[in-house]
Amino acid sequence: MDDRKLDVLRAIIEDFVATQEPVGSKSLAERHNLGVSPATVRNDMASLEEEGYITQPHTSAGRVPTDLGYRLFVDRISAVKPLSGAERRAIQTFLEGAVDLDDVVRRSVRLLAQLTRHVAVVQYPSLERSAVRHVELVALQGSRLLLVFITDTGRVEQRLVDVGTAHTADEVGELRDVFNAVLDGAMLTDVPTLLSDLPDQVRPELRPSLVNVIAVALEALVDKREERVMLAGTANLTRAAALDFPGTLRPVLEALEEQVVLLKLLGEAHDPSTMVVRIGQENELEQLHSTSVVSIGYGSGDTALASLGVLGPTRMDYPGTMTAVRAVARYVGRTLDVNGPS
Amino acid sequence: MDDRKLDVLRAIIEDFVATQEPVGSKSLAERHNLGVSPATVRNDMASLEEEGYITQPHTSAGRVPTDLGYRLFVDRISAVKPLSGAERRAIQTFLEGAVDLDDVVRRSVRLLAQLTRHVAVVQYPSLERSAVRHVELVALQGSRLLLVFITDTGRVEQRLVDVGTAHTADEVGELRDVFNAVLDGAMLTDVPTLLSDLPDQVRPELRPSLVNVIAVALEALVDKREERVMLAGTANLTRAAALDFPGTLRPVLEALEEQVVLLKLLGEAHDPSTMVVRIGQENELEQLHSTSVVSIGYGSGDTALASLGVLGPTRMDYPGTMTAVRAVARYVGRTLDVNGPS
DNA sequence: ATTGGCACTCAGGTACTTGGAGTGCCAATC
DNA sequence: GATTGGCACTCCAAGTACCTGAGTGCCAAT
Repeated sequence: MDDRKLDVLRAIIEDFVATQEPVGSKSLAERHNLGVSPATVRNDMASLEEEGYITQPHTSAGRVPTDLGYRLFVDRISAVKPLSGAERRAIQTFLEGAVDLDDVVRRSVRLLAQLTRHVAVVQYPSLERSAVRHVELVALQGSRLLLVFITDTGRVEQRLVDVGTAHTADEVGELRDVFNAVLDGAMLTDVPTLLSDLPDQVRPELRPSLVNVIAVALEALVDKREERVMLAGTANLTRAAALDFPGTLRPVLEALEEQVVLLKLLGEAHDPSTMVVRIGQENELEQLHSTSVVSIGYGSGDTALASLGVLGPTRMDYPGTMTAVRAVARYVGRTLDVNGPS
Repeated sequence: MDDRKLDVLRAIIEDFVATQEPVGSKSLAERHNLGVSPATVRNDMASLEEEGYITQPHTSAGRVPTDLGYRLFVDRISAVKPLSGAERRAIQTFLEGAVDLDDVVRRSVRLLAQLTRHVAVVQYPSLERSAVRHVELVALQGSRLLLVFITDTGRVEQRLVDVGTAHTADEVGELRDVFNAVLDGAMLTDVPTLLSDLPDQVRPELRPSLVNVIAVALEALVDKREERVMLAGTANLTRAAALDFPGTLRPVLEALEEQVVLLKLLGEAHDPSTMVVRIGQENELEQLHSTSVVSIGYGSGDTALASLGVLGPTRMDYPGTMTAVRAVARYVGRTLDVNGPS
């Protein structure tokens, strides 16, 4: 592929992203000093169009990048945009103030929305990749117990269990100790296996209750495979809604209301070094065919705990968005490392 | 105020809510059998307009209700719409499946959004009105402790504390017991007072750590006066956006992103028997001048734990919305009663 | 108090015109 | 062979003009 043709494509994308208007050969040749005449640019454009990278909304209009054009741009043309020192510091100080996991997630998602001016999505650290820090069992009224899991990433999951018979505080303590002895430090994925032998280890009188608790614990863990996510910046969708979202942004908003969709958007928590960019039609959901998603994993060290990313119109500033997403992911990972309970 | 004039106002509101179009005297006289001629209706309309209950978008257009008109409608005219048995059952079964507090809130907010087709907002049971069910103190690595509050409404709040020195499990247990002895069953509002004398009750060696923990506990409680809310159904705003939201729905979406705003929307948790309807300009925030808010408190028994409600265009079906909100609040209260840990 | 009649208003639709940005193609040039 | 200027062509968008019809206010009659 001709070098200049790539330059032309880049120029088209840059201009289109900035102005939101189809860009013509003349203004293009003027604004970017390509050193060639509009006619030459026209030739290149015709060629680019034939190859499917750009298109015309109608005859005698300028060109607009296609999804394929953006793809090429992201893969081969765009330069990485460095973060300004001020931004860097802003990120850091903003995240530093977090007091607990919820707060970290809340702050990150807002930060990301603000930096990119798109919709931000942050997944809570995955339970699957977390280890048990502590299991708590609290006696409530009557025969009810409250089971609390605390993970090394700071997540807390609780469940009610009605065990049928009331227990003394000592008995509950006994159960708690059994749980902790077996589970402390274990990966959550291993919990089911570890729990299976548990009933043998307590006095027969306690076994029925223990079995109940175990059942609920397992159910809770399976349930919560459904991971949690947090969203911010939906208002950003309206920034240029009419132009970017042909019909309306209704379908997009609807999609964003579904946790499941959000999780799919972020995809599997990929390792923090590779960024995933899904452009327009590349998204599975039809409702999101006019949006792009930029996502990346985050975590302490190099294993991903979960993912975060943003969603915006296909016509977005990819280099800028990508650096912002990468930077936030890195800082979140670091924050969890320092701040997390482990 | 003339009886027929009220009838006319009701008719105008009903028609306008249904069609979204200014309603004229002729179609009005036809569709609702008022028993009078269009001319008479016109006279009434002129009078209603003079009094500020309706207005014309422009000369020679039909009439549109003003905020004041809706207000009168809500206060004096509208009949309570009963819930269908099917709806009733749907609500019940939908809420019954909830496994924990988060789940109850999530389900309620979705349900409310679905029933009313507006944006739903549900506040978590207020900490201020909750009592301490249990306090947990868990030793983590090094000198760190994890402080967990469990309330009788099922909320769990956790905080990290670095106490400076490492403690043995026994020592941590001792601290935990002290906390529970004093706080168990106490209202959260009383906690600060109760904690003030605490340091005297433990061995001198533990006092510095205890002071640290207390400081964090207090801070957390003050912090979390900032209550939590959950949102759903923003996509509903787009239903008739162009007509209902003159500029765009941007400002509305922005407002909804602010927790503080949401909390203000719901207002103080008012008792479950009175519903608050704030129409258009009656809302404090200018960004919400073209929306109405319908909210009510919910709780087990007759004290309100928190509030829930919906936000929609001023042009909404008030009677329907109000019954839905009231019904959901009632069922949520009941669900928490049965399902809650207390 | 209610009604029919009547002149008046004005938003929204349709039809037509025009200007200009942009294109494709071709012949001339380097 | 790539690049360029010239030129005819296309077509959207904006502007103008016009018309229609729903709706009004007012007045005189019932």
